[in-house]
Amino acid sequence: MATIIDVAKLAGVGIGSVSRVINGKDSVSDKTRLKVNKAIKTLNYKPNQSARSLVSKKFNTIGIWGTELAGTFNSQTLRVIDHELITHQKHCLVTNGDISNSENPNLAIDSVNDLISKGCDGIIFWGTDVTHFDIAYIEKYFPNIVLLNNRIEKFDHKCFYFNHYKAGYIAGQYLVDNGHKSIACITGDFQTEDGRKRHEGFLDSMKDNNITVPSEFIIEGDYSFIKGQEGVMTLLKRNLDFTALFCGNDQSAMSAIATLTGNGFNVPDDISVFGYDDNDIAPFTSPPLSTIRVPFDDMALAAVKYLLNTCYDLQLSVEHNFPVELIERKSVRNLT
Amino acid sequence: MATIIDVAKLAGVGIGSVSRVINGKDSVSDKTRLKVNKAIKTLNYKPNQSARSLVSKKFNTIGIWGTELAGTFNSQTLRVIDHELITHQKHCLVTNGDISNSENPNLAIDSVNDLISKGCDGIIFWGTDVTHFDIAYIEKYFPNIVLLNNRIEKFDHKCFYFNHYKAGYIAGQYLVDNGHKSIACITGDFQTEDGRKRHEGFLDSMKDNNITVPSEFIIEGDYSFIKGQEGVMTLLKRNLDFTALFCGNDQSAMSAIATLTGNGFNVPDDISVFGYDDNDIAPFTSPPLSTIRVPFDDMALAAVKYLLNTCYDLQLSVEHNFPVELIERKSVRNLT
DNA sequence: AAAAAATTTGGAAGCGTTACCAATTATATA
DNA sequence: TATATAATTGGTAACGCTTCCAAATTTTTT
Repeated sequence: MATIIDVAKLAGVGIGSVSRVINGKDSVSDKTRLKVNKAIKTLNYKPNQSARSLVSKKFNTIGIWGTELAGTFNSQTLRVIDHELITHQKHCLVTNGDISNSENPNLAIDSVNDLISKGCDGIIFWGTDVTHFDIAYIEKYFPNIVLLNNRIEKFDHKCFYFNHYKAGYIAGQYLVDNGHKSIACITGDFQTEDGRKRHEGFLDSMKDNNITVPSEFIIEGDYSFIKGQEGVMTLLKRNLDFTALFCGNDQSAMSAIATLTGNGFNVPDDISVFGYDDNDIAPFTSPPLSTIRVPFDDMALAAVKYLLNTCYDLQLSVEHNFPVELIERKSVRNLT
Repeated sequence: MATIIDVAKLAGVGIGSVSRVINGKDSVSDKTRLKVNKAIKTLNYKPNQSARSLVSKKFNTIGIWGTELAGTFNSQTLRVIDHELITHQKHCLVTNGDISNSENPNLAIDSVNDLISKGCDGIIFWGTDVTHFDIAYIEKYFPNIVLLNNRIEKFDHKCFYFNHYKAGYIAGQYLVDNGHKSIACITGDFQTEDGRKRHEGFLDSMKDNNITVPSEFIIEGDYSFIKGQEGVMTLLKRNLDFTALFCGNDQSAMSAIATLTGNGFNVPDDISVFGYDDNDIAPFTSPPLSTIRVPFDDMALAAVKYLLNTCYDLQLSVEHNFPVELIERKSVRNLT
């Protein structure tokens, strides 16, 4: 690999001039610039980023930490993030931060430290797998962080999240408005905060409408296809009388619909189904799924932009408000 | 940030000793190791990776280049890759290599060069968005590459791909074996090589069974949900008489099933549907989808391992053979 | 044409690490 | 105990770059 010295020699100039041409901020005469650029091309010279980072203390890289990479949206979201980074000539270092497969309680922090020392100017913490405690600890020595789909009061301005409570409430209210009084749930994952929040919101909407939801109507899910299927089978076996089913996400809603249909129930005539997320898949279930739109991409974009601003002194405009939107399709029957 | 010098001072040893402790390969006395480790902890010292890379010329990072990040499997596959990398203390630098949004014909190569100069020891090229020509060009000066789900004869050993032709053939033969003679298609994306290959294989199986597939039975798709829906609507409007539908992937199969069902057709009693990929979603369509399993994860794992071996002189065992497997569920009716 | 000011230039210092070598210390052998 | 051998140690050079400063060159002003 050619170095800056090779370029300088070939161009017949000093290394300072080459550096100036590369970085294009100090003044260089046209004559020199031409010579240098020619030499760069001839040698196929690429500046060594390690050397650059060593002296500039900038890595031009943003780390993404999150165990949620396995979800459905996430590759799309990752694409959004990467695209924004590329636009600003930055890179994207990814890690799942496997916090699961070990008894080491510091694994989360360790893997973050790993990411930092590998060379990130900032980190996006994606999802709620990292504890508030850990974040507070990390933030002290590495403040360039942003939380995506997670909320920690203390760092509210660094958090880009969706009001899952409100969304859950709106979903419940919508079902009630359509005349449903007996509603079952296959919830999201209660291990995750947003899973709990949307369920809380839903329950509060029921309460405010004087509807009680017996505990046997509630199946704790985990956002998977399989739980949608299993959940429906369990509900069916319990022989309960419900007219609507609220699912913790669109995937479980999709398999719930398929399972209901497969068991002779018509959706929405016999049972209405309501989803959550507004996945790719939502318009293509049969019937098309009514759901809550969660603007993951918008949130991700805002999070990256915020981080770019803080890491590289940019002035990108950053959205901080992500409204709840209900998408009405055909999976909920109006009983009134 | 503390440096190795700070650690050496605090521990009262030379920087050489600190380096030896960190890297743990040369011999250090227990006494020294203890002192150094204590100092490291006290100062919360993390070795600067840029400095390390600068001298060692290793980055401990593998780049992933591919515009396929938006697909369905891909986040799961990415997770597999990342997990294997973490196991070997390596990192994962991702880029979509946005080759689309510009008139610059060298954008692909540019973005790869970017990845290289940012500091990758090797690169995984994911998908077929990069041309054979570009690969040959890149391989010359950066040989540590691997192709995932792509095949270039010249670099066959560096390619980890699936026999889509054979899989397409087997799918077609399976439908014929079940008594189907009139088969429609919503193909994969003909822009992608694997999309073309699986269709070729399918057509050849028809030919070998003396079945002709009229061109109006074939809808060119693009792996999307929407094309599954649109494709079925088009076929229905054409009023064709087909007993089975072969879809280019499970997503389009899923929405095809939903659309057929929504239009009063029973799957598989009226029309059988066969998918491709064996997605998460496949077992949860209604009826569960019969399909071809594409072992993306196995392929990805093998590709990473191969790259780890070449980049870091490891001896991981690498699979190179990925058999075609037909997954029989309930979406194909036996007409015989 | 000379002096002053502005522009451009070359190259040394320093970033934090590893690799190496010579020097020191500890251990084994005679 | 003296010597040979092995283990451990400290510190310098080198990695390739940017930043800086003083020197050289060009341009402007007088």
